[in-house]
Amino acid sequence: MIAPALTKNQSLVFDVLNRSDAPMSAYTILDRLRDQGFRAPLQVYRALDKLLEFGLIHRLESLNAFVACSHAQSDCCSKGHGTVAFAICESCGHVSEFHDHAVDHRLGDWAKQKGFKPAKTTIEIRGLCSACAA
Amino acid sequence: MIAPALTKNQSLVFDVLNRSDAPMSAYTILDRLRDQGFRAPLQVYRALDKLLEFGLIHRLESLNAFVACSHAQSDCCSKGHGTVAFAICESCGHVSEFHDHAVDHRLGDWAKQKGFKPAKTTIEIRGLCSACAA
DNA sequence: TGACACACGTTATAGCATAACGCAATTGAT
DNA sequence: ATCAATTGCGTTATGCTATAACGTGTGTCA
Repeated sequence: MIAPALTKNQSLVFDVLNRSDAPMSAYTILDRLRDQGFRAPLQVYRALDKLLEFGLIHRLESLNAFVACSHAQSDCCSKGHGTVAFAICESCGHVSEFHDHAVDHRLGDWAKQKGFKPAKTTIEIRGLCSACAA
Repeated sequence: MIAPALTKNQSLVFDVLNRSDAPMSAYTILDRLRDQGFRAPLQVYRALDKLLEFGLIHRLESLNAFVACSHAQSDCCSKGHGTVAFAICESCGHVSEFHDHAVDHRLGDWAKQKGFKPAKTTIEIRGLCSACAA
């Protein structure tokens, strides 16, 4: 998925996520953008849908929240590698995004063996980051 | 987590999930139990919380829905093994629950290396099951 | 220029989850 | 025995998450 130039709303939403060091819910984003003229959830959700499509952000299923993709453009969004995993600190909210070929491959093998056709894979580890666990 | 005898509400909710061949949302469960006297979402959510605690059911984060644990009691609920993964068919709704030590181990290694203390890990593959992909 | 695609704005509604109150039953220590 | 603590239950109200359905404007391009 090649990302065309972002529209105004898409840019605003992306910037808010990019500046945040923790995941944000759609409604939190909405509140953050009231001053720029946002009034309704759909304005946020529509932008989020596109940003997800472009691979610029991720949705964290276990939080119903969104984060900017932490990979450099060259790594992630133009090349589009496999499944990404997230480690989510339940204390400070920090999210680490990483990719593990072995895990990816292993899950792919399972799917192949079962005849299952994967469309999207979610891997989220919730716990305490090193700083918070100390 | 040793499961004590289930209360009436817990049994009702568990039975509904057990008989279903697809995940169910809390509100769907509620509707299914109106005839048995259920009136409010909390009655369902409280039962679900306990069943999750006992390891008798799982929550599918990407669906906001619940399924009965498909492992035999002796496998899953009394011994309490590691992380479970789910393959969710987006066509028929069927869910396959499986465990993969290699994946588990690999994610554990990542965590250890990063000093991250995992509490709960979610792995969900959405796609098409063999029957629906054919 | 007219059909199409797409972004946008608005209102309303649907779907998921919990807070806060009070009551009843159980347990267990004193 | 009895009091305190715990647990489950029922109810009302509320909050958070997400989408349906409608209409508008704008740009593309055959």
